[in-house]
Amino acid sequence: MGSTPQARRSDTRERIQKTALDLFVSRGYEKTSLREIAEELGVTKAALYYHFKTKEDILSAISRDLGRPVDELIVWAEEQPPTMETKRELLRRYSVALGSAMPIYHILQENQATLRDLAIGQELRDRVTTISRLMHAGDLAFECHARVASAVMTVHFGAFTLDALGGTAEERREALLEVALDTLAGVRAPDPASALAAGGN
Amino acid sequence: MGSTPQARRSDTRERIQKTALDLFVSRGYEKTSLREIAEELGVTKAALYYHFKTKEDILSAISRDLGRPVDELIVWAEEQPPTMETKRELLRRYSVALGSAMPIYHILQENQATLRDLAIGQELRDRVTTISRLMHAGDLAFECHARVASAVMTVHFGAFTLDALGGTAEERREALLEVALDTLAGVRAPDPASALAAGGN
Amino acid sequence: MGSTPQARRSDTRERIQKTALDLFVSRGYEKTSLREIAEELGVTKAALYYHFKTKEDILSAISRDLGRPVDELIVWAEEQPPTMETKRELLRRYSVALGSAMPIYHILQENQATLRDLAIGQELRDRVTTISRLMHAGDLAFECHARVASAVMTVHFGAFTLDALGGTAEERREALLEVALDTLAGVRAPDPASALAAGGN
Amino acid sequence: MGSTPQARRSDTRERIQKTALDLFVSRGYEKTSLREIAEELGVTKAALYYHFKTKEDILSAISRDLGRPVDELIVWAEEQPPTMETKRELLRRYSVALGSAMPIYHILQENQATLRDLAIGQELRDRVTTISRLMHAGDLAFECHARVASAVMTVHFGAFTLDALGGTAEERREALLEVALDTLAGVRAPDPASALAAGGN
DNA sequence: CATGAATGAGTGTTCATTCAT
DNA sequence: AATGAATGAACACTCATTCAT
Repeated sequence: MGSTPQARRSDTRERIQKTALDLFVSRGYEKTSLREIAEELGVTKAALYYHFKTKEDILSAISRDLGRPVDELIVWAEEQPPTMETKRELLRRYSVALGSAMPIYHILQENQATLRDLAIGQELRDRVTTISRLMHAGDLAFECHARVASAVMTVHFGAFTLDALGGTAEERREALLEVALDTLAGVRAPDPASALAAGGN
Repeated sequence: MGSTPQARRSDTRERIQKTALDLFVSRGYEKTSLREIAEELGVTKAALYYHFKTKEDILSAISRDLGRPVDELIVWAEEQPPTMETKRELLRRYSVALGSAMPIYHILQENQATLRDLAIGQELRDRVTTISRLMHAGDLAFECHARVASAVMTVHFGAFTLDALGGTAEERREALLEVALDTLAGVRAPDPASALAAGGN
Repeated sequence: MGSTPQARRSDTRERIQKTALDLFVSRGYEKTSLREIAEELGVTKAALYYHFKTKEDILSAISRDLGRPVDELIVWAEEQPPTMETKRELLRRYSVALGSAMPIYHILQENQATLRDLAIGQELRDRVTTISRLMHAGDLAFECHARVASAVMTVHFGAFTLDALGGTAEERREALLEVALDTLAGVRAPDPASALAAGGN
Repeated sequence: MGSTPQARRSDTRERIQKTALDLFVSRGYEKTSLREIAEELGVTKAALYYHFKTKEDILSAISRDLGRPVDELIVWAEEQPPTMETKRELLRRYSVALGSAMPIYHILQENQATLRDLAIGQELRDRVTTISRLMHAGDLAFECHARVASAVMTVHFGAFTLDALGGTAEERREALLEVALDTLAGVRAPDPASALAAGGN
C-alpha cells in the first residue's frame, strides 16, 4: 500500500497532459503557450518536447485518452441494427460517455476556429459527426431528421453549456436525456429494409 | 448638394467591416491578422487604425450592426409578460433573428476561448444569456427548465451547425423551430405571480 | 551638394543588405542570426521583417544586386556563336565580372550545404552552371572538356581562394586568367557545324 | 580464443562514424543533428556521447581515418627535395589520395563557414594548405605561382565538383591530372639553392 | 554499454500596435 | 484619409549537451 510500487520512472508525461488539459480548458488551446504549461509544471519548454512531438501532439494524446469511451460507443453502435431502440440506447450511452469525455469536447467546442486546420481537430469533429450519422441512419422524413438533430444537440451541447441550469451535473444530464428521448419518441420508425441498407454504410 | 449630402466621405470603414467579417467567419478571429484584412482590402494596416481603435473594435462594430435584430428582440421581450405564449413567440422571433445575425454568433461560437477575456466576447455572450434568461423566466420545475433549454439549444445551435441536414436554410429553420415549439409544449405554465417577480430580474 | 537630395526616405533596406552581406561573408549564412544583423544595425528583428519576407529573401536581394554583371554576361554569351574565340572572351569577361560579384560566390562557396535546399542556392548554382555549360558547348573530345574545366576552375576558384598568392587582387586575376587562357589554347576547335547545333541549345 | 580476440566489444563507434559521414556528406555538418544520427542508427543521443565527447569529435575521428593517405603523402613530400619532379609526383599522388579522402574534403568544401571556428576545420584546411605550400615551395616567379595554383586547383576542385564532365571518376581524375601536369610544365624550375631554403620552412 | 529525462540558449517568424509625416 | 517605418513581446520549435541510473 502507498507509494506506487513498480512505476515512478517519471510521471512527467502524464503531468504534462493533465496540466495542458486544465489550461486548454480554462484559457483555450491557442492562448495557452507551451511556456505557460512548462512554467506551471516547473520544467522547461524543451522538456515538453522530450515527451511530445508538437503542441498538437499533446492535445492528441489527451483526446485519445479521454475520447476512448465515445470511441468504444461508436464501435458498439456500428454493430447494432439501426432501429429506433438502438438509437435510444445510443443516445443514453452517449449522454453517459460525454460525462467523462466532456473536457475535450469542451475544448473542441470553444476552439473550433483554431482546430479547423489541425489534424486533431478533424479527429475530434469526426467523433461527433459519426455519432450524429448513426443517429440519423435510415430512411427518415425530413421532419424526423430535425427531431433527431434536436435530441442529439440537447444531449451534446447540454453537456457543456448548461452549468446555469442548476442541480448537479448528473441531475442535469438525466433531465436533458429525458427531454431528448421524448423528442426522439416523435420519430416514425424508418422502413427496416432501407434502414439496413443505409445502416451498412 | 447632390444625392448623398453628408456621407460618401469614404466607404472604407464599411469595407473594412465587411472584409473583416468574412475573414473572421472563414478563418477565425485570432487567426485573422490585421495584415490579412489590410492586404485583402488593398490598404495598409495603419489605415485600419485610422478607422478603428483596435482589432477588437472592428469586431465590436460588426457585432453592433449585425446584432441589432436580436437586441431589438430583447427589448421587445422584456416588455412582455412572461407567459408561455410570450416564450413561444420569443422562440419564433429568435429563430428568425438568428437568420441575419448568424455570422456573429458563428464567430462567437467558434472563437469562445479567444473571446473569453475580450469585452466584446462578454457582450456577445450576454445577448445569448439574456434570451435564455427570458425563456427560463418564471417558477418552473427543474424538468421544465430542461425542456426550455432543449428548445433554445435546438433553435440556437441548429442555426449554425446543421448544414448537413439537407434542405434549404429556411426549411431547416422551420423544421427545427417546429420541434423546439413541440418540446416547449411540454412545459407546465409557471405561476404568473412568481413569474412576474423572476422576469423582473 | 552633400546630403543626398531626393532620397532619404529611409535607406534601411540597403543598410540591412550591406550589413547582412558582411556578416554572411564573415560568419556564414546559417551562423548569422537575424538578431545579430538587427543588433549590428541598431534596429529590432521585426524591422528586418518589414523590409524582407524571410532571411532567405535578404540573401536573394543581395544576390540579385551583386549577380547582375554575371547575369548580363550570360545574356551576352548566349547570343554569340560557340567558337573558341567566344569562349576566350567569355572567360576574360567572367574573370572581370567575378571581381564585383565575388562576395555572393564566396557565400555560395562556403555555405553550399546550407544553401542546398534553398531556392536562392539553386539560383546561385545555376549561374555557375550556365557559365560552365557555355564554356563546354560544342562537340569536344573528353580531354578537351578537361582542359576547359581546368580553365574555368582556375578563374572561378582562383577568385576567392587565393589570397595567399601575394600581389594585388587585380594582379592575381590577370595572372590566373593568363594561365587559364593558356590551358584553353590546347583545346582543338570543335567542328563548327556540330558546334552550332549544340550551341543552339 | 577465436578469430577476433580482444576486439568486437561493439562496433558501435565505427557505425556512428559511418552513419555520421553519410549524413554530413548528404545533408551538411550543421544541418545534421545528433538526433538524426542516433535515430538512423537506432540508438539514443546519449549513446553517441558515450563514444564521442562532442559532435565535432565525431567529425575529427572521421577526418583522422579518411585523411590518413593525405597525411602520409605530406610526410613523404616533406622529405623530398623541392624539385619540379617532386612536385609533379606530389600532384600525381595527391590526385590519387583524394580519391579515398574525398568525402572529408567534400565536407570541408561545403561547410567551410560552419567549420571556420572549429578546431577540426583548421586541421582540415591545414592539410590542403600544406599540400599547396609544398607545391609552391621555392623561388618562383609570380606567374609561375599562378600556374602552380591552377594545377593544384584543377586536381583539388576537380575531384568533387565535376560529376557532370562525364566518364568514370577514374577517367576524370586521369584527364584532369594530365591537364594539371601540362600546366605545371610551363613552370620554370626554381633556383635549387633558394629552393632548399624556402622548402625547409 | 547505454538510456531516459531534462536543460539553457537559441532560431526564424508573426502579431497588434504606434507615430511622424 | 492614409502611409511607411518601426517596435516589443510573444510563439512554436530545435539543438548540443549533461547526468543519474
